[in-house]
Amino acid sequence: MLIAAWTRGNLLVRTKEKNKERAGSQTRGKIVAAAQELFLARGYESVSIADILEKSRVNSGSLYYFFRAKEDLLLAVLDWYLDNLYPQVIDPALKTTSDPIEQVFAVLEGYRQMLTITECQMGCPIGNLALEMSEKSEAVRGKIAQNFANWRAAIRDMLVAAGNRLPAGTDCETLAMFILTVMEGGVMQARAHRSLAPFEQSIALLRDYVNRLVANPDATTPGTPLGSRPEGWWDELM
Amino acid sequence: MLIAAWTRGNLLVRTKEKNKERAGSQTRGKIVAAAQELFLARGYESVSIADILEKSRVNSGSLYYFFRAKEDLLLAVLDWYLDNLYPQVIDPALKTTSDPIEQVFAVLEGYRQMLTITECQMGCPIGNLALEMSEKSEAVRGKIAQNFANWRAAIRDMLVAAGNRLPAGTDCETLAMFILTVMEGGVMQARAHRSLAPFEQSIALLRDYVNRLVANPDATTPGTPLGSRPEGWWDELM
DNA sequence: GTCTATAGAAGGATAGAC
DNA sequence: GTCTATCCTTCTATAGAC
Repeated sequence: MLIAAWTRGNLLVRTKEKNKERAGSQTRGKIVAAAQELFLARGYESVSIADILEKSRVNSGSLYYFFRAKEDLLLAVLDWYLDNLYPQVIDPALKTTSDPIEQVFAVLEGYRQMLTITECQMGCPIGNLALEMSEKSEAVRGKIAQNFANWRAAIRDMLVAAGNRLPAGTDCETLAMFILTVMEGGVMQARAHRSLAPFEQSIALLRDYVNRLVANPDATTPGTPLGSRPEGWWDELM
Repeated sequence: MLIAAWTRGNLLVRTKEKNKERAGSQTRGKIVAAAQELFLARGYESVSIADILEKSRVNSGSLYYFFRAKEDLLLAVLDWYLDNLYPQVIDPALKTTSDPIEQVFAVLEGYRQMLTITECQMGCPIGNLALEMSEKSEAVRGKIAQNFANWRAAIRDMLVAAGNRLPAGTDCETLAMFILTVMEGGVMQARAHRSLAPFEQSIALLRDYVNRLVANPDATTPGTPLGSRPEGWWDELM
């Protein structure tokens, strides 16, 4: 469902567009949709403007009417992901179960399906761009960080809802960040090995960890500041 | 130390070169060294042949004498990483302590230093290329998988050495894969946020997990096949 | 807002002398 | 093995008519 919506288009965002263009014009949306699919499949640098024009069936002049440069188009795609996190990733997971911990794993299950459907060729579109683009543009890096921050916040809310089952003093934001870590690292290895196994095993061990937290809420282990967090690094969210 | 050696050059590999070129020629090595540094800093697509020629102070003709195409040069860089995993990443960690579990964390500490020195602009050179290149070339993807497999095997050996402290039946290869997952996911977020915190916290929670495994070696948690693993996906190594 | 045509730079790769 | 010169393609972006 995740993937289907991601690759099918951008119906949702079109109705939300804040621009002053007349509502009837679908050109901008078609361009963003094409760029989003191509960047997801092949990254940023190896997708050319010509590729985007061909896929969206739009002419060069129109593209540069809406976007000053290729990078602005990428920013628009990242905004699209920002707008679609809840409708396409979080809300479907919330609906599968009322157990907040199971909701977290339902989100991860969505990524597993994405890997399955694409035969491990597409994983997380943001993680993709994070490594390719972080050094090249501050604006892009900022929007990627914001995407991560929103994802983390959504997972954090689920963990907070499960808070009484976790060890007292657990920092849910940090644990959410760790879950994103495992998801991204698992996707990376799944793609490199063209196998679901690294992803599935990573999630299995993550679940073992969560199970151990729930089973032993009073245990503390030496030198592990589960409840502490250096302030300030996730400022992009606020 | 990790980083210093990575960015300084490739003294080691030059002496190992299997090619038939006369030993005195440093040209091939200079090209690989330049390419390795540039790919690490900026990825593959956004580094041009001209960039590599300028940095290595070599002429176009020489580069194409040694490498048929840009992709062959990338394969040579990936071979360089394969050759340098132990001398530059594993051996230094083995020397820091005799406790195998601490050796694992010493490896991760090396990556933390890399992030520190580069102000979170460079992380794992392989993870970098894994997401950018997995879909573009089977040859490249295979060598990236091999790099992951060797890293995993080295960590697995440490875990095997600590085996009696881990839950009976723990699959050390899977746990090693999970450690790579956490490392890569942590590096990704550190770069996206330009902050060490996501990496450090990811490692802190990983340590909490390992501590819980060691503290509760008899506990099993439902539905988590810590000791099982689908066979076959890491075949690249064998 | 959309179209065609094209500028102008940068890209990977090759030729052929030495 | 190394050099210079350059081919040809592809790329991002713009011009200007409609």
